[in-house]
Amino acid sequence: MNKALHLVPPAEPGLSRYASLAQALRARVIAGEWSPGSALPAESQLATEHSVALGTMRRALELLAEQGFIERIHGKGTFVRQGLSGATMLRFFRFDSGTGEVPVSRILQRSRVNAPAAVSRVLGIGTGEPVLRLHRLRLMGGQPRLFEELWLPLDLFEPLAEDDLSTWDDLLYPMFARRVQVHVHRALDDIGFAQLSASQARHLGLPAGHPCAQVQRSAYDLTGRCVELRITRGDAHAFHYTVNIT
Amino acid sequence: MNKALHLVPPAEPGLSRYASLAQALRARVIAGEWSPGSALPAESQLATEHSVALGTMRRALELLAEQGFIERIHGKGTFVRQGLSGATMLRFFRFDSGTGEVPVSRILQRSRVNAPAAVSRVLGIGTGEPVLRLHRLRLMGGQPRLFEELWLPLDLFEPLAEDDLSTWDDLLYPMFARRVQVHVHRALDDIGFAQLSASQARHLGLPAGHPCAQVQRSAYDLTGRCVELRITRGDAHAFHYTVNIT
DNA sequence: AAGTGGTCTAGACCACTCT
DNA sequence: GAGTGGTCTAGACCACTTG
Repeated sequence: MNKALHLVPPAEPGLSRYASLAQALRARVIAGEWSPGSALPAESQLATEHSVALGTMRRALELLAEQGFIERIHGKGTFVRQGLSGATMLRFFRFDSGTGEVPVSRILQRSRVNAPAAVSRVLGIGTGEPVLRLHRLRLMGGQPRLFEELWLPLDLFEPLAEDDLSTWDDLLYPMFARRVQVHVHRALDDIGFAQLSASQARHLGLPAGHPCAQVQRSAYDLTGRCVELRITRGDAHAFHYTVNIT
Repeated sequence: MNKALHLVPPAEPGLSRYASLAQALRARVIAGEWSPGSALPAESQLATEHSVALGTMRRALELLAEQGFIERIHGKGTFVRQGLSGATMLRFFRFDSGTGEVPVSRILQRSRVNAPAAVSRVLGIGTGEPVLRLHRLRLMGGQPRLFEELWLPLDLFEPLAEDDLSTWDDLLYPMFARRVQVHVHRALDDIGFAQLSASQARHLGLPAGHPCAQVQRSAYDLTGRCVELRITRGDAHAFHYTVNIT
């Protein structure tokens, strides 16, 4: 690849040099020039490639690191960030059963459906486009605790539509990365309050109409595409969350 | 004041020079050498005072800015941060009535009491120490929406214990800063769901036992002292909050 | 020992704010 | 125009990781 391609950074008007450098590098990452988990060239090499001072390239890389695109490890290198790790729904709930324990997952239902309007709007696909719909129960200490509905755009998740469910992992995101190369990079969790429908309540062993906390998550990959819509419900009395205000 | 006092930064073992500089500056801020809202010396002056390169001092100041201790304004200077601005409880609730509107406040009760154990533990004072307890109703569009209980350590808030309540502002934090020089710098909001007691429900015009969202806030000043404990309750169905996960 | 990112320096120049 | 923080450079040296 021609190293002289990336020159004279301030292409963008009104942007500092390091900011447009960061933008250029982000584009190279999104284009897949380096895949998640792999290393970028050393900062010194990137600096000469883009013919800027080392310090300027460092600022650009620091910016990308702040934004969660890359990860810098002293002595090892600079890496394209892997998918989210700490995205567990347990951040929102506190159950008596053992702490830190990963909830066991049981897929109750898997089907191809045409996306309802609300779902397709969030996923950014056409109404009626095919999606994979999952119903999933999560148990801790043998007790059913969370009930989840997921919608996944079928064009990305086709290989997971028909395979053996017993091979599925309790944690979905690492499996998504391994099986269909979908890396969840960012997520928005919308928290609200509702009451359990009869069928939801049955799965959780609670009475219908029981108060529940409801988390609607939309998850995005590196390119900003929405790759998952998930609604998680659990007993409202087990909900807790701490917000740090500064 | 002797400018030669602040020398040879790496006092702390295992800390980088800019990190210990930041620590030293933080100490000077907490000690009240510069009060909230006022300007620090120019970075060039601070650099020579502490006999480090300009770039090193900049890193230290950037660190303090990230942590919310100071605020840097291009062309104007570096300032000790004023109290929190966007700490409104409305971030947690969505009512039909006008958006952006500041809720009207009505103090229902004000009394000096001896802190119960749970309160004194959060406030970091001795059990039974005197505190100011407030009950406060917040209305939007004429409708009562939020019911709050507050506990304030009396040693800081004495002037607010007996004055004319009609002079109170709808927003407490700016008033705290103006009247008793208490600047809220940081807060922790603990969110949960519960049910309204009979008296809480009466104030909100809801039936007893109605589900409510409950926010327990502990607020801290620059020195890290807890200066307020507040519990806010509102209709659970009006609760919503969005968490960004990266 | 070689290669990586992290710290620190010294100095030039730019962009913004106020008077 | 004077004073502030923001950008950029060029180069030395340090600290961590791996073979």
